[in-house]
Amino acid sequence: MGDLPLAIEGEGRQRILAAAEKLFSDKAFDAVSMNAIALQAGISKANIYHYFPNKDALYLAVLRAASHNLRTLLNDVVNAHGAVVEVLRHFARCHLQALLDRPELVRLVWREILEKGAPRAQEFAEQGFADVFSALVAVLEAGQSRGELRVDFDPALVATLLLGANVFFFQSRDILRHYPPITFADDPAGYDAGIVEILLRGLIPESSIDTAST
Amino acid sequence: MGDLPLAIEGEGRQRILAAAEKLFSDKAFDAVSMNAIALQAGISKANIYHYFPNKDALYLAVLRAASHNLRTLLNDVVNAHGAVVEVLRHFARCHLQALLDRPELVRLVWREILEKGAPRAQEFAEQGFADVFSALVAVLEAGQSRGELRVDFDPALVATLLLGANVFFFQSRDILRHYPPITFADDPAGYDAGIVEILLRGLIPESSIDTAST
DNA sequence: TCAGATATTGACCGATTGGTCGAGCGCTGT
DNA sequence: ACAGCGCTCGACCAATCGGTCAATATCTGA
Repeated sequence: MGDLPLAIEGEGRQRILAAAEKLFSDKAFDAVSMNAIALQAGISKANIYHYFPNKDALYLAVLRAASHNLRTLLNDVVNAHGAVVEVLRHFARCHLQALLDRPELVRLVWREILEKGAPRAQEFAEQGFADVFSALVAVLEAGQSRGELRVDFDPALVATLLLGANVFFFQSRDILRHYPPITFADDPAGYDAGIVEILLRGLIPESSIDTAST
Repeated sequence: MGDLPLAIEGEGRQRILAAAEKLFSDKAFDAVSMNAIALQAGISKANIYHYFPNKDALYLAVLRAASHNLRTLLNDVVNAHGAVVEVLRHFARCHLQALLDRPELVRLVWREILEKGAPRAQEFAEQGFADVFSALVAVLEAGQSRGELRVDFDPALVATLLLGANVFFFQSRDILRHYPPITFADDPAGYDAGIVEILLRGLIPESSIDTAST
């Protein structure tokens, strides 16, 4: 058995995974045939079954790898320090940039989440979500305890709002580009800058107004 | 030819469309077989081809109907008057409620938007988006010109933020429910109330602070 | 050099796919 | 009663699906 040939042995696997990832990110599970994957990978269909027992296992492996990559990719975003306000700005910008840098991974994982009929690995696909979410909540809570942010709002709600804004931007970018009044479709940094600015004006304690609540 | 049998004539069509809508909203295009649609509709597969020339045409018809229904459903939301702040609150709440009331339609249209590989009717699916978006932008602009809202923000950006928050909530509701810190997963009204509140505190001109910008 | 894994392949399998066809069904006007 | 017509169906088609298998090519260690 090889001690380090693992790196070379995995070359065939990796090629298949890459091809499958590309195809699965564009089209749904049933819309991607094993033949198409083999063709994309430049190998024979039967060869795929040497590395993976069946289509589901291959899809799961692709999803696992994508989720892992996306997870580490997003985890790097969280590493920031300084004033909470600056951390938020950095977080929003890097998070959206991470999504835009690896659109295949995001689409892959997100499609799995949206699929209601066949929950192949939903709880698995949710992992990447959990990390970045809890990290963002932690940042907000730290800001609250430090007095840099108001305390009368739900951190989880704001985290959802910010993450949702980025995910929504990522998803509907092509649509947004068609609308005349939208100028930020191709300026993700500007988009996030504007969004964070709007959020902060409502989150910073100095702005103590007494608007009627619900 | 029938003069009013049109209502009865469409019964077969309608049954097929309903069955197809249900299945297409849960699973992707290729994951839904004509046989399954026929089974769901309680008719024979061959009968479908009496009403629709092929699967694509049926899918297109389903998408057309869904988009139309969703469009009118969302258009009712816009009809509000009074202070811009109140209109926004009402808009957010009703918009999210509309999404949650007809999850099949939303999932159907949104899946078509996300599909990159086979743009069957993307520009068609975008229609429902255009209306509600421009309506929301109009509301915000009106608020700006009336002096009820700040003028130093992009209405289109805020509209994207608000719509994105609702769509994101709709999409990832099941995920959000799994996280302990989240208490609003089953309280869409509370969610929107909180979000609008956060947004308003930053949009209302009275809160004129001078935070350093980008 | 040669045995034994490991990779890789084309040919093949049963099942299912989207789609067709012709024969009946039931209704309506005459 | 009968002709016509919209409607419905089972049977069938070629193509493709996921998956198997035996044969071969390639590589490795001794």
